[in-house]
Amino acid sequence: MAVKSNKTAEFPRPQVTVDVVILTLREGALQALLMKRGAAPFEGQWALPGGYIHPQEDQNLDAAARRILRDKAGIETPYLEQLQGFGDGKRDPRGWTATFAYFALVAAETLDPQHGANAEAVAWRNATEKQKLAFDHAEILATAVARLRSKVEYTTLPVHLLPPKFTLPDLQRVYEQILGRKMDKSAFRKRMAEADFVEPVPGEQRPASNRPAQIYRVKRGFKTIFFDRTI
Amino acid sequence: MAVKSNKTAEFPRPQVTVDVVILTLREGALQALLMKRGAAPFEGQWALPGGYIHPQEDQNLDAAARRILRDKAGIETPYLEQLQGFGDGKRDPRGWTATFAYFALVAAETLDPQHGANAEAVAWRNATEKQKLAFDHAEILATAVARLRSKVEYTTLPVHLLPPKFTLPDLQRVYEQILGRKMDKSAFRKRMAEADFVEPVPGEQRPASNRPAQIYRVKRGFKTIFFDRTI
DNA sequence: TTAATAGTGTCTCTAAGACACTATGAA
DNA sequence: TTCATAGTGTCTTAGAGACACTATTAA
Repeated sequence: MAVKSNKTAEFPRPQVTVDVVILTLREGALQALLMKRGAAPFEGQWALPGGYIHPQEDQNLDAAARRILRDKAGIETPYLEQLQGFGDGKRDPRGWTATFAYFALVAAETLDPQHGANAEAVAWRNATEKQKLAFDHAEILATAVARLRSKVEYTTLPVHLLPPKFTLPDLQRVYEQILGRKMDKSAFRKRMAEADFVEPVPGEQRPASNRPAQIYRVKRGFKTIFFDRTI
Repeated sequence: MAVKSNKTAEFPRPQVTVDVVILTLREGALQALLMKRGAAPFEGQWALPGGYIHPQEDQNLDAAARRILRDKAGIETPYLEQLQGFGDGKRDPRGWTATFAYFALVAAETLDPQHGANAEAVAWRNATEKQKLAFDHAEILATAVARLRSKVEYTTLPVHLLPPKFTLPDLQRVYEQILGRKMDKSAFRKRMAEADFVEPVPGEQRPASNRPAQIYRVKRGFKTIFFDRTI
């Protein structure tokens, strides 16, 4: 907040938007939901779902992000966290703009991008390989992937990429796919048990042509758990 | 970025600002630089230094934060990182506003708040006790302190609260003051040695009425180091 | 009985914490 | 010589990783 509020009022104020990186695990890869732009600038190019803040409708920034998630992708209650602000004079050819970028995690099984507003212009695209996107959205996407990878190392975030019921081998596979390396089963299960954020669903198992796996769910009141790091 | 760019143009766009939490360690406590507001709203109340983005002057958000740091507090090269965005319809009585909040760490010894623009309206205040500030600045300040505390647990951030030359006992005291607990000297020094981000200044020691301490400085090319945390 | 994956137990090794020890300068 | 703090060495213990083992189902 400026102490003197109108000193610079003669200059155009930057436009500000909210953009959301929606990540999921599909076909064994991390994918992001992108939309094809229908208007200039960057008409026809792929971009992150986003939009302006609606002051009469959005209570706060988080609410604006949730509205965008709902309107553009038909997603109601994903994991959502603020990623980072991006702003400069070059990202939009129309002038200085800024955006509050969010990132959301959803289970591929629980959603259908076709339910969004303009269905044909929505697609899942691989999130980890470099690609050209409108504005600075490639950079925002890369930042989101980096943030996820970093947090996966020491949090329970990956459960949000699974449906409500899952097995421990499922969960381990999610960690392994995001981090791109194998993990020891025994050590993994010890840490999950210690973190104490999932519980077996009594009597439910996943049948298979081998030993069936116990089905788990996230405990009630669960919040993301951070594992120990020491200074 | 909205696909349709002018659909909501009839509604007032939120004003957006950049605010900076400047933290230092003075008198054994974590303190924040605050400014007394000279105009409505919240005239006469204390607030974080901040201001509007100057599109012709600021290359990007970080540059805007650095300009505010320079103009309001006379600080040139502190540690600076983006904290979080805050925005809603209630924080400013004039309507929906949003801010990109930053936090900066500076060594108390290397700066004098009197060098800022309006000196008499600038003061260091304890950052950890609750206080009433203009807008939602108390919440922003609390968020910055929480972020610092959390990062201190597993990074080398605290060096930025010391002058360029310091001793290892100095550094340990910074960690202890922020975290509010004693640390084991031997373990602390082992970790600092392992992180390998400081080096002794050859031949320089801090004289005292006891064994003098070796003086250290941060290594060239140093970037914040994260200690291990495992999933 | 076999194949395949779920799930557990055990051993080793590293690293953190506790704590005792030595080092060094001023008074 | 004493005091105070700097700086190092050693022991114990907890936890991570490696890896071998057992369990359970369908075919």
